[in-house]
Amino acid sequence: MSMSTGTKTQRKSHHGNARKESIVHAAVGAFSAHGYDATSTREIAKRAGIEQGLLTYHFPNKQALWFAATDHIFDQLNIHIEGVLTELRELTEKERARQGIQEVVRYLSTHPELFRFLVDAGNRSDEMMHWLVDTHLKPRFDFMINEGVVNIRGLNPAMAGHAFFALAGATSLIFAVAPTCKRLTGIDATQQAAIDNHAEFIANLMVP
Amino acid sequence: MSMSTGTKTQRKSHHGNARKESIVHAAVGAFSAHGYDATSTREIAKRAGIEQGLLTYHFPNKQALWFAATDHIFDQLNIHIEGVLTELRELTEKERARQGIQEVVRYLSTHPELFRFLVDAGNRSDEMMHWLVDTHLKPRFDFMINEGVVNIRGLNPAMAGHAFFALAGATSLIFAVAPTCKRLTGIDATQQAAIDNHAEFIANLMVP
DNA sequence: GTCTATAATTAGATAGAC
DNA sequence: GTCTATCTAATTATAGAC
Repeated sequence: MSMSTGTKTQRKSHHGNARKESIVHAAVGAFSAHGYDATSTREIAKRAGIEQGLLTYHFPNKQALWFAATDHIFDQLNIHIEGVLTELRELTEKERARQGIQEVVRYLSTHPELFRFLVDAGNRSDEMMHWLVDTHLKPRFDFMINEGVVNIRGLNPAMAGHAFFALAGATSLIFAVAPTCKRLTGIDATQQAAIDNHAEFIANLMVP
Repeated sequence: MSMSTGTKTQRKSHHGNARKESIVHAAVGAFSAHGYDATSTREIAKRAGIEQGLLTYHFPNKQALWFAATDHIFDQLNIHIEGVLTELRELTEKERARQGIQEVVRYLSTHPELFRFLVDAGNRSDEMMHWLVDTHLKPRFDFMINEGVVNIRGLNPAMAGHAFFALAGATSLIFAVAPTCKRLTGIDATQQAAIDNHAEFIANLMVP
């Protein structure tokens, strides 16, 4: 069954707006690297190869840039997950959980911005955090409860929230602080071998 | 056996310097809430109840404030862990690992700044990240390899780095984004019941 | 030791030329 | 659409009175 999430939250346009898309891409990179407050609109403009004054033609203000960037990264995630679910449809429940988790680990390894946006906005108590939860996290969380890891481990449903954040943190931290991981352990978390090792480790942890 | 880490990295002074300590405390709170780049020295001064100009009398610049804040939170962690190890000395290896993990989860639940400092500095590639790894993370990581979870699960030593970041992420994320967790799941990660649930969940995950 | 004042830089947003 | 120029406010660091 398809998820209740989809690409319908997408604000960005259909076709022909390459400039706007390049700005969103630049905003994702900058917000991911420095967080919302520490990112300047001038850096976003520089990454997009334009002047700062042009940003306000395409987006009314800095916060609108963040909403568009967040929409984009979660829309891409949802598209990926729907594809994975289709591929794994024929497997047993346990194998689907194991391979689904490994596939998500691999995706998050190349998209550390998802974790960084979550941590950056997750401790705020303002409109940005509320919107992030209601629009993007809630559908993902509800989906995990209905089809995900909880069934497999025979988990008490009251513990689903603990499983969600444990899985998200266990999966993503190593990729979000890859330079630190390299210096601390010698593991280069950007290399495919390390990614596969982490995917297998997390799958063994969650679905033994 | 005691760890190789201790309180010897402590830069802050011995006695009678209450003002300096209150500034460090304020810096921990501010850097934890907003990250290094997005924290203003004026906010730190305000939290400490002093004027901004006074900061440079006690610390030469903003970065020195961050080093002092980081020293402080890791020194406190190390003190706590040494105490826990002493308490658990008589237990079997497996029980010591289980209860040690639960005790660290409880500590991190009330000290989310450790995770936030790690994520905030962890993706930099500058002096701050290098110093954080060499001074504070490396001793903790080496200790975990020698006495920690790796032995218990019969883990391939090459996977120790994966276990370290998986454990750190699984443990800390829920507390670092507590407002998001509350809105998403209804779980108030600041309440003792939720903290104990998470501690037990993580212990079951890592030492089944 | 603590404060006030300020210098030099950078921030987000806006106005207007083309 | 895109750029240049600028406004107001906030930033870190410093100088100097007390």
